[in-house]
Amino acid sequence: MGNETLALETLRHSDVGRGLDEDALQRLLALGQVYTLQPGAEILRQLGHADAVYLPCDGMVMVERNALNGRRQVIDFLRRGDYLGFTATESYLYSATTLEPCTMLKFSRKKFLALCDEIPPLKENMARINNLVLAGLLDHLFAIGQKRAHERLAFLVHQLYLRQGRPAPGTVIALPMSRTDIGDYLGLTLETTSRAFSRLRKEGVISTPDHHSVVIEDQEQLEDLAEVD
Amino acid sequence: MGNETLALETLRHSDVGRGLDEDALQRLLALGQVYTLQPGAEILRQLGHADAVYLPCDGMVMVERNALNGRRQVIDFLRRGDYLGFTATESYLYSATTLEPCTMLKFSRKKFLALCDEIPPLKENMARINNLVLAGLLDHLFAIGQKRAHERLAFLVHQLYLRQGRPAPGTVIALPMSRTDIGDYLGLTLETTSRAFSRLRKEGVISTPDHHSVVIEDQEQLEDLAEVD
DNA sequence: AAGTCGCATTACTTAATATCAATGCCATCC
DNA sequence: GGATGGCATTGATATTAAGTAATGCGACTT
Repeated sequence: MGNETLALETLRHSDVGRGLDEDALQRLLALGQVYTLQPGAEILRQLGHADAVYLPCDGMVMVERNALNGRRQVIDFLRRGDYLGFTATESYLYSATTLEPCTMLKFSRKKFLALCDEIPPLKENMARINNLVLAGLLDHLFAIGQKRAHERLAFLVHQLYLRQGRPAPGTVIALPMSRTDIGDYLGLTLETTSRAFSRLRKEGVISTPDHHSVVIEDQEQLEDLAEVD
Repeated sequence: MGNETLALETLRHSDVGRGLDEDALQRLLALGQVYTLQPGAEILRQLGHADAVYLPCDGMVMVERNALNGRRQVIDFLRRGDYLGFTATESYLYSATTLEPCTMLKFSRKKFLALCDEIPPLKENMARINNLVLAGLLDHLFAIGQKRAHERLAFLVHQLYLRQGRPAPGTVIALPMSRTDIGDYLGLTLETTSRAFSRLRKEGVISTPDHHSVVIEDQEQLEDLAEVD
């Protein structure tokens, strides 16, 4: 699939493009720029000037927040259909890097916002997406604030499962990030994260064909542990 | 000050009413309903039908998320100028109760959204506020995920300080919530929370004239501990 | 094929937080 | 003014997670 086609299909099936007619989708696509990044590339930087917004079309993007003293909170792992960089302020609230080769659809923030004004359904979509992001953050906050290590990991695996569109049992879920990244997402050290993996494996909740894959072996148990209500 | 006047002043100085002309403010006020609630009253309930939005005009509101197993994450403590209940979905994402006698300005969600369409600056304000909420949640997530107990408490005290409009040194900051509430906000038990208070007191960062008040004694140290960048 | 490098896992030890149990401190009620 | 009840604080102990270090394991190198 060519990059342009990939981008169009991404738009079509993402929350951003939901319910837009073909004309609107084409105008959106024409406004954007498609390009591919190598693993570990920086997409945008916390506090940097927020002049662009992005839609990942392929590959996984890691969003994080860094403090001066070196502590880091990973905020999210983004895939196709997610979005990145929308902000009402003039600077980004977080940094984002690629975990794999990634194809991105990039828009000038100014032009994108202008198009939002021209296409009301697009503006509606953006408002709804903002709310979805907020809901996701509340889940994350609950997990970090109230759950134990192995439950937090179950939460992440369940999130990735949902983001992958609730694939059939036995489907391999990709984990392109490192154990340290997962730990920083869950508020744990990499060792505790690794022990949490071992525990979930031992209890038959998941299996890990390799370090960068996970398979859900017991959906019910996973959801009990991940319980988000 | 009468309730109507209080509500108008709240609108005028809040992010919701920012930059609106007098006519728009009056239309907004006319749409709303002002009333007072007793301490411990439920304003809205998680999963309940989201048919209203609220602006606290006086008193403190606690926002929380509850899980089936009894675990609870307190999400925020709201004051005058904050807002409550905005959601793109049909149900509330959290519950909210009063911690003190509270005066609330309540709007029908439907009518409020309709007015947003009529008054573009109001719609802009709502989009910006959504982003502020998101930024606040990221700070909270960082604090819970990466900070130690006494640093988390410093974070909360600093948040309350900011919300109170950065009052002069020595100003008493009200803590109408219980230690359990604070613990559930910070992802700590009430005992650990109490020990965090003791530690910050011993280190001269804060003093607590009584259980429901705190005074910042060393602003610099507090900000170092609360560091949000 | 052995060697190296970069994680991940595991074992062991230490530190932080949770849990359990008093004790203290007010405010309210007899 | 003493008793009661509801938090908050503090102390003692248990549990969990962090920190440190060793080992494992696979990918890539030479």
